[in-house]
Amino acid sequence: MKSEPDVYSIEDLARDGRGEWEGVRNYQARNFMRDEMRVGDLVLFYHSNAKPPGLAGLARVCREGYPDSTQFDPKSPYFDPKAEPAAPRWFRVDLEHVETFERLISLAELREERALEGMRLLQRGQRLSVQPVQERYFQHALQMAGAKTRL
DNA sequence: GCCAACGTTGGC
DNA sequence: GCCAACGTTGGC
Repeated sequence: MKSEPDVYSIEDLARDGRGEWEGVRNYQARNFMRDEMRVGDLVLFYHSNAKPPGLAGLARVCREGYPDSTQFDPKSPYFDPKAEPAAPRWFRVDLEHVETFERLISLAELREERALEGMRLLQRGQRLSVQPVQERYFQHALQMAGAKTRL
């Protein structure tokens, strides 16, 4: 999952312990949160629009997809006037902090890694903020980060 | 700030 | 349903 650290960083998640992944307004990303993600799933936390961008840490799904209340809040930047409470359009999951990597694994470094060839995150024009990671790529990323957590 | 690569909107 | 115009993402 991608987040701009100026908006919400891995350090913010570490401080909060857990957080609501609100504000996703892309249907494909929504579908992953609503239909695919399960409690206990590990999540690579990616800092986008950062200097440098890259993998910052690990989180875990602690609540499965449910309606994102910000879509109904006119004061929220994520307000969607077309969303109906009876048929919510946007969903979020809750995440809990697992670990912050000792160093950020930059996008440039990920791109240099032969073992990550084919990883969706690295594909051209790829900009989904929520996307699945194949197990072998996930394992390799954990290894690069010297993560304490194992899959 | 630039711009490629999408995704969405809305006229027809 | 098509597609041009517009908006967004996000690396560089």
